[in-house]
Amino acid sequence: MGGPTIRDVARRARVSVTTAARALGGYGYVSVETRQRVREAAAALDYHPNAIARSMIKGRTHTLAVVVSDNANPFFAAVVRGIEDTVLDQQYTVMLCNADEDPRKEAAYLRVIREKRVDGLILSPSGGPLALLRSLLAGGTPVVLVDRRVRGVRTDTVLVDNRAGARAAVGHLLRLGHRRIGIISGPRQVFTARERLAGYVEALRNAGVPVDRRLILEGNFKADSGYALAERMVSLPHRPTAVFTANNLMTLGALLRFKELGVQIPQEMAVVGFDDMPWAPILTPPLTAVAQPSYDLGVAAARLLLQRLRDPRTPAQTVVFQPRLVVRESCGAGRRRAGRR
Amino acid sequence: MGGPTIRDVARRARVSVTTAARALGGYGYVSVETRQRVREAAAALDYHPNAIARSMIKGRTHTLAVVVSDNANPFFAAVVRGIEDTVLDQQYTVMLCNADEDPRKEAAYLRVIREKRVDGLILSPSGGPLALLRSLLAGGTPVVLVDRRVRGVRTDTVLVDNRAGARAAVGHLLRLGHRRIGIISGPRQVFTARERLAGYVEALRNAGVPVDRRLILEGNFKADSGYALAERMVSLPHRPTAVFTANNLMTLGALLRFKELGVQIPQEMAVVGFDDMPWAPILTPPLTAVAQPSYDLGVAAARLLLQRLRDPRTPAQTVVFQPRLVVRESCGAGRRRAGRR
DNA sequence: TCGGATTGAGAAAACGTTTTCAGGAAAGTC
DNA sequence: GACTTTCCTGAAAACGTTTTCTCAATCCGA
Repeated sequence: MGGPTIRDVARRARVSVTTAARALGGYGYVSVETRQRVREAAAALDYHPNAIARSMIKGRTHTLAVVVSDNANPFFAAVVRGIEDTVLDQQYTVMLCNADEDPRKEAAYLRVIREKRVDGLILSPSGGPLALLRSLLAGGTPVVLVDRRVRGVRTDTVLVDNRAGARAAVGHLLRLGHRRIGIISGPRQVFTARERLAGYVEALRNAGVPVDRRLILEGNFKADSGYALAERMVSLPHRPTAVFTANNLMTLGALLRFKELGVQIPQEMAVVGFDDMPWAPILTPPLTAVAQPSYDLGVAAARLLLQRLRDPRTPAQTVVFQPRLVVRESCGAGRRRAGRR
Repeated sequence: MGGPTIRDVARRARVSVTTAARALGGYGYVSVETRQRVREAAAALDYHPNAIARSMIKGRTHTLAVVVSDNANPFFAAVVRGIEDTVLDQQYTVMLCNADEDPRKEAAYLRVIREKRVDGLILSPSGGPLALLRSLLAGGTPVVLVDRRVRGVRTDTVLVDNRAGARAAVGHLLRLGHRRIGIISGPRQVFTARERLAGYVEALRNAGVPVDRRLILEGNFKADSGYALAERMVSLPHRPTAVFTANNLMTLGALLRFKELGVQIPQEMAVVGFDDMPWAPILTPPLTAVAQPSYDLGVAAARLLLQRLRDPRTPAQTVVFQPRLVVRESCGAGRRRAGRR
């Protein structure tokens, strides 16, 4: 079982374990010939140091945990990718956890994250109880929140200005003359869903348009609910002329249902989505959407974490990215160039 | 620093470390009151066992590594998700590695995977040198290959029948009467790219259509090359009437460029892509594509790995999934229902 | 009452590193 | 030539668990 240990290497090089460790670790004094001999022994045995044992004594695992709701959602996939890329330079490894917006799953993950003595955590919180998160922080594990905020815990946080994004989207519809504007919103317990809904309401209020609660449909941030609610939206008694879909997957579902039902976009229904996607420009008509810098969110979160790992006493920071409305033609706006890509 | 250890718990419960370990671990004989006392002490101290130390003596880390080229590619995102879901039941945790088709990056990852004494590995090999992979296997680490095969190593492997998929795609075009069919192919060193190209060639040969090398354009499996090569394709002296794009991202790029150039699909150019995507049915016209069971690939790979972890002597298996051609309208085939979803 | 299970608990070893302590040899300084 | 510094090496402790090994007390049947 278990490959060669440094003891085997030492024996083969006719040297003490200490010396072997020094030769391979490249610290302390070791004569040139000894180092050479040890290296050869290690190579001959195909020796690879045991990082577990090293972690044991060093107290660091060089592992970071990333907890998101679903890495198959392109948004989080990009965030994760940004984190991984950034963290790789510093030789950290990423443990990926999908919590599926389920507080129990999240809690289970936080527990093993703590037990495995991960060096740091990047978390997109589901909105469940905070006891474990607090305990983790109290235990000294650095935590960075990404995409979602949590009240009452002091941590680095990286956000997108979801309200501003939603305001821009709905404002765009208002400027084009729409007055009955529906929203396919996300689940109430999710921070970004609440914020986007708030932005939607703000935009209407600012324009003096009354908010009609019947036009607010709550989905689950997945394609199936976008699909179902799109149908609900068009079969409403006093059907809206425009809809704001609050995340990428629900936009997808809604567009599919609209197409199946033969709803003309933008003539019968204008559509603006939150989160721009690579396929948005190839639709007919091309989709107007709020673009978020998802990859950069990950990069920023990773940077904050790395900084805190270097110096644990840096005060908590919050970084807010501004989203950008990418106007295409799905709301009836005049034709434009496809925009930079 | 470092939270409470089992020694602290033992002290507080006025009991030996051994007994504390037994009480918390739930093995051996411990009286009911003692167990109770130890549990209370652990709770009071917010004690969480150190998995590193446990790994040290048990020789298992309960961590699996997943190496793919890019988890931001929806295909791999789904594979990874399938793996994670499957493996979670057995309390395994996933270490995610993006190798970017770069053998050096892959090698670096394999090294730390070995040093961290990961219990098993699911790898989508980049096609680089195999020394490290062999060494890992020789060291007793179970490995499952996913999506891509490697010659000369005995491992469990989970594949899609890429040739059959490509033959189906190109066969479809041929049946519709196309004779000049181009391919935007993937990088030669990648297994799936070679297989899909082979399937393309086979389909043409089977139909007695000569293979014109000028219609074979090699991309990099990313959107930018699809974009660039789409333009090359339409500006060819004797322009093809149809194109087979060999992966999801290149399809995306190509479709964008075709749209910008005003190339009518399918009238001026029929398009069939490899890898069906959720946005395929909402395009105009809806995209015909070869669907791969990406999530199930991950599930199957994870199952094979778990099985081997349970019993290391099970003979190596290869699981091959059949892809499925989803006919929509981008090749000019008659209109159909949007298909089940 | 004796002897073997059964139950409960602790001391010490083990896992594979790194770090601390310590000591000897060579080289430089006064 | 005595003393310090520099260079090289090794023994042992430490990290926090789990796993033997022991040992004592209680229980049970003969």
